[in-house]
Amino acid sequence: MTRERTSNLYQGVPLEQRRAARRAALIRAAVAVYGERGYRAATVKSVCAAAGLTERYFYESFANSEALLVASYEAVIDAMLGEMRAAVVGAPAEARAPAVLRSYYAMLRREPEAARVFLVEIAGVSPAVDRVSGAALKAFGLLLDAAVNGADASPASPALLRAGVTGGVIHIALRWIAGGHAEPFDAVVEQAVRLCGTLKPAAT
Amino acid sequence: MTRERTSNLYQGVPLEQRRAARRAALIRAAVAVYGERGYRAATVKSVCAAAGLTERYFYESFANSEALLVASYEAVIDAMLGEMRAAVVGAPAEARAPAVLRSYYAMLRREPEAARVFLVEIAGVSPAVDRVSGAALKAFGLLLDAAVNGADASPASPALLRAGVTGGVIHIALRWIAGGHAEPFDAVVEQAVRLCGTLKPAAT
DNA sequence: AAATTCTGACAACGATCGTTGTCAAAAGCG
DNA sequence: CGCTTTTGACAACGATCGTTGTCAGAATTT
Repeated sequence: MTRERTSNLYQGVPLEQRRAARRAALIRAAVAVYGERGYRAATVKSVCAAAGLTERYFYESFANSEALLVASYEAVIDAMLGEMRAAVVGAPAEARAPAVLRSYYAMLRREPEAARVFLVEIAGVSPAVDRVSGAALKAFGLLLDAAVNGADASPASPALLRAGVTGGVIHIALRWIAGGHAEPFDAVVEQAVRLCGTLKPAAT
Repeated sequence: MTRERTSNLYQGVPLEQRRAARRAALIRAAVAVYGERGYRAATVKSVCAAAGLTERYFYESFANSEALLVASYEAVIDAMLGEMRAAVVGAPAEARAPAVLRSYYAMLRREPEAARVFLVEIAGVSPAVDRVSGAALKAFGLLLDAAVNGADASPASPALLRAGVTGGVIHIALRWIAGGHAEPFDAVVEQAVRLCGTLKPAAT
């Protein structure tokens, strides 16, 4: 009988927590590296280096390179959707559309590189990523619809139109960013609000 | 003195024409391979094989792999813009927006895989490609504006809004394709027309 | 017919990268 | 203190791919 270890502690921290911390560090590093060098130029080694960890811990938390991309994407999108939902509930009913869009473009302005990566480079990378980003787009569209039409009869607009408006809002952001944020913030929001007006039920 | 060749003919075809034919074959093959396997999975060798040529002729016509992508993209976009412009001039002034959109979605339905590649996978591949696709987006936006507002005072809509509507039209296509063309063609066009209505000058 | 060019198949090089494996030192536990 | 686990640095493997180079045979011209 050799002596067995009974606790998980290392430097006072249990195993599970250490793993979670490393995982979070890798995701944080991935977002940073993707933003700096672009997703395609980001390697597993470079992300590990940026996280101050080694490949060993990469494969402890992620099955492969793609899994990290998906996890990073979900982390970013969840944070963004959360902030936007907060903006919606924090605004009077008649000013909700501008409120969400303000919140959205403010976040993108805050971190333009990360925005570019997760709005553009993500697309078409792999079927798994496409699934996740498709779901995110859908959630974004529903949020916009709710902001414009109220959260009651939730999807008050046809799905295709919602997809169109959502894509439009994103493309406004992309052109804004591509132009180095030349246009004033309020003008960006204004055009996006106009676009989102299409979501109001047609006056048949 | 050794004997020198004075003509360029080979099998009755001059050199320049043979090279152009090979180049065209490579572009045609590239579009097909991109569509089948996706751009990222497409290798130089696979494109050459599909074209019935070898790497030797690849580097005769293109400096590198990226150059082929750009050339293919431009070929596809030029053809699409041409067809759409024809649709515009062939329609009565008040029905021009539906006419362009009809033409656009019809083309995408005709070749869904190629559409996916050049609408999605292209994005963020390289700065050079981004430049080209940015220009194509701009041209598409101007075409839509002209179809809605008439070709007189050309850009009757703000650039950001135009970018948004353009992106929206594309995203409608993407969702339509992702759903396997489930929605009827006319419904797709109808939603896109609604979206494009935003381009009409605001009734201030 | 002889010389030259064109063509196509394919090997080889070099670089990159994801993934796995090794190993020794540090840290914790009894 | 002995023993185990954890950690981190890094080598190595294997696969892929872009790009260049080789070479023999077919086509063409004089």
